[in-house]
Amino acid sequence: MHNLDTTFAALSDGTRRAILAQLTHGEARLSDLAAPFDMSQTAVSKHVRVLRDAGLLVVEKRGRTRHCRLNAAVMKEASDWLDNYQTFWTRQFDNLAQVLVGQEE
Amino acid sequence: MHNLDTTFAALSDGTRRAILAQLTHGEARLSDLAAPFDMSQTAVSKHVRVLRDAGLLVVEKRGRTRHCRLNAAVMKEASDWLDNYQTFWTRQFDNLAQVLVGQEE
DNA sequence: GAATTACTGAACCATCTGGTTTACTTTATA
DNA sequence: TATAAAGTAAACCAGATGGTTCAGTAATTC
Repeated sequence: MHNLDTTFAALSDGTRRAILAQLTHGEARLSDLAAPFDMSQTAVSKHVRVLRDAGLLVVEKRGRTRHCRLNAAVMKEASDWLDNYQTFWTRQFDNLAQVLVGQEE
Repeated sequence: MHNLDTTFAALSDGTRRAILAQLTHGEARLSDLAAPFDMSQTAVSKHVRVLRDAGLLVVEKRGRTRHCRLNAAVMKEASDWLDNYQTFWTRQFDNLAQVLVGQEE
């Protein structure tokens, strides 16, 4: 799966976003990724699987450890989708500004 | 709720993204929003509620109809979060380019 | 070769999700 | 005033999600 559904769903969990944030500092073993969280390593392993299925990270087996690294390319599709709405949220700020000006009169 | 969890979760459904896309053409009644979909109006109503709870649209009661309009401002937070990774997906393309160049030699 | 480490798989559980149908409220129209 | 239209609420269902524990596998170290 590599569609927007799975990308956004994968990003909708704070633990998973924290994992991705951690990976911006470089690749990490699964046990390293699990350390900061107050949950079992199995749970983190499942989160990593969700991220991997979404294509957001890549897992490489190396000896008995699994090394994860970020694959941010998939995020671009999500970002591109959101970009279509950029004019709308900036326009909304414009409207807000007009409302605020109107209140001053 | 107005956090990234709920924003991304709301965006992780194709029906809901289609509803938001429809609203870029202007406000719409709930029955108009429901028309294109092969599901009950109740189901669409629930989707609209999810989007409203996420702050992605605003519902205004007007007579016996509900008029929905886009509130794209919430998307900006999601977009900002993704922007933090922009360097990583562009860098990844750079790496890919290097790999491709390497293969040519 | 035995013990330890790093992880996965399987079973289980509670809760959430996305859909349904039926019943209801509210507003507009004939 | 009766009827139709627009929408929500409630109950229900199947399947997904996010967590657990326990057992197993594979690689490393003692």
